[in-house]
Amino acid sequence: MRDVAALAKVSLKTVSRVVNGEPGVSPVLARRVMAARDRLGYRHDLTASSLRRSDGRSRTIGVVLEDVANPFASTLHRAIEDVAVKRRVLVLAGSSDEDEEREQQLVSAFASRRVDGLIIQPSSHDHSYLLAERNAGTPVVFVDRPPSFLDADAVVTDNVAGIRQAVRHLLDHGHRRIAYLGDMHSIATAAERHQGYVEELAEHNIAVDKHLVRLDLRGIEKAQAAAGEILQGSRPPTAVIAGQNLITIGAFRALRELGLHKRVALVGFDDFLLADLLEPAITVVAQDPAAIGRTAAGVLFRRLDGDRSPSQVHTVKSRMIARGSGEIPP
Amino acid sequence: MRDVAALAKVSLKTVSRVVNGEPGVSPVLARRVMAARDRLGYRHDLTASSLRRSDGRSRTIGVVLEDVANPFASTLHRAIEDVAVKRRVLVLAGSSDEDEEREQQLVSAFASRRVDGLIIQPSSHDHSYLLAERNAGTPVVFVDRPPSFLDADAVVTDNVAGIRQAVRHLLDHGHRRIAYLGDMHSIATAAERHQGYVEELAEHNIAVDKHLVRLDLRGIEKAQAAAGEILQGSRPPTAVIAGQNLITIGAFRALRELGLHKRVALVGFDDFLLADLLEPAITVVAQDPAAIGRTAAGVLFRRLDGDRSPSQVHTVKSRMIARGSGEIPP
DNA sequence: GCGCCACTTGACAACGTTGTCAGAAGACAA
DNA sequence: TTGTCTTCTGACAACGTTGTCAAGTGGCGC
Repeated sequence: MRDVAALAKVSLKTVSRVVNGEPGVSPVLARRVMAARDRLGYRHDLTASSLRRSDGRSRTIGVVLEDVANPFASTLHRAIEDVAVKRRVLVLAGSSDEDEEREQQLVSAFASRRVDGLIIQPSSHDHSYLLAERNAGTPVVFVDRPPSFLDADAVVTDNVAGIRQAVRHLLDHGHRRIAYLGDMHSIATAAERHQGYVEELAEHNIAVDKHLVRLDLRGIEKAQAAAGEILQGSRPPTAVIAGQNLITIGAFRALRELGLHKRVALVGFDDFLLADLLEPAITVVAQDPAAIGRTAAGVLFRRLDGDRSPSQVHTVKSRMIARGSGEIPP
Repeated sequence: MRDVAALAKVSLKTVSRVVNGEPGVSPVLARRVMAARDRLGYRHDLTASSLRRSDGRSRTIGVVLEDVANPFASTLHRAIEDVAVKRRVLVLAGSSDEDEEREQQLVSAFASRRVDGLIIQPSSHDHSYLLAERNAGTPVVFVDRPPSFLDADAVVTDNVAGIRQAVRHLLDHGHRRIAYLGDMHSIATAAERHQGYVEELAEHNIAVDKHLVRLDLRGIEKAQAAAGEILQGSRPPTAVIAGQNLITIGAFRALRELGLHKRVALVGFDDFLLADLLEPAITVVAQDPAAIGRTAAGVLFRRLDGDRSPSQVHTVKSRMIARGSGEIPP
């Protein structure tokens, strides 16, 4: 910047004004500055700028995801990015791998870089460690799962309603023995989904058969094994509900393995690529990660614009997509 | 920091020393400083630090991907992140959407934030605009596709060898009429893959039948339409090679639609989730995006560590995975 | 000629940090 | 005692910017 000023024979401040497009610079000088800038290949330093500026904004937000390579998370990421670019804000992303410590390390690394805001798909169960950020004026928005021990905005799927819809769908098709395969019960969303299953059955006066419920399944293999056991049990189900993406795939694998994929109904929670190309195509309750991401980013930027209203949990609707596997009769 | 210094009754510099774990601070003062830091909730400002530090490192790298939500790109992203976290470096990621202008804007936004290095999955055809960054000492590594008009490191899949392997596989199974569906020919990798097809056929003295080749296909629908036309042509192929992910899915959809999925062989380039669950399971030439990302990040950090050796193109091997669709006889 | 105003321009300090260097304090040997 | 050496500590300037404010210039009306 000094060099540009020297070459254009103006003061530093004038270069600053031109670079920032501030008014009140005569066209002659502005042109001289721009020529000098181009000749020297000068690049404005946003970090120094934000250090000095009164608002202190870094034009960067931090996003903590379970895994940036996971389809749900990366769709979230993309939706957030799309909202951010419009405001010339960049996204720092990191993967927590469902690990509390890693989540905190990421938040801390983001905070050191003075991000303007945080969007977190939480893994931990106590978010009070974020109080420091909130007190420092950094808005925090939770996605996919709500915060605990912290008052903050959140954007989540209507898990209970989604699963209840799936249960009702199967009941409507005549099923009474409906199995449920769920993710780690320690994850809030997984617990909610399981609750939806219990609630809807209760409403129809159907007792939950313990042998048809398996929780704490992590990953395709475990789900496949659990589904296999249930299907080969003494009183097997006529339909299966899978509480998560990978569990659906595991359940489908088990059904295929036993040659039951065209005789036992399957409804999965959370859509996945190619679900429509399997045989039968898989009926799912689809979440809308793009909408979640968009909403979360919207909330975050509204907070950055000064919105001080009480924090709120925004719910994004899930949608049932009937493709075949869920319409198999008992 | 001033407040911490005041509370601990030491100078700013001593706080700095403690915060950075520098030696030469008496245990008594160090403890006082740490207590004051914790009491005041002080957070070190890495941006101010890197502004002042002699190396000027921001401990942040920029990654330009085609789309952070695309499975290939997000796997790259994750692999890069895994290498970066070990060095306490964060990743700024952005999506170019295969748009040259967007790519340049992202690079410019990264440069303004003074990233230490760049990893780019390029869309543009002239990377000379990156000369400024390179001259500023910012290392640049290209992934998936090599740079043009710029001397820089690159990490790519062995596209030609991969497709040749696929062609040979089909020839070995007795096919002679092999169709080829390719992506935008303007993309360097797509051109290479097509070249592999032509080369391998030539080596076996088989003339390329123009009617069996379709290029410039973008997305599932276009591929599906093109595959449909070829399969319904007067002299249809007995096997199809798809030069990319979505094209494979499109081709599979067309085969299914025409009831040919168990009679016409299909080999795709680039693996995808659930390819093994389709009927028939899809034979693919799998790329290794995680290896590409790891390698690229490795090269970048070596450059940051001072490696001044001539830039190099690193090739990551692709691997054929026979699953059924590619082993259908003519 | 004078006063007033609008418009440009630049000097200076400051943002939060660290590199440099010099000074203070204590240990030890002669 | 003195000198020398080591260890610890802090004053100060600087990193690349921008907010504040004062000063310079020229136009206009009286």
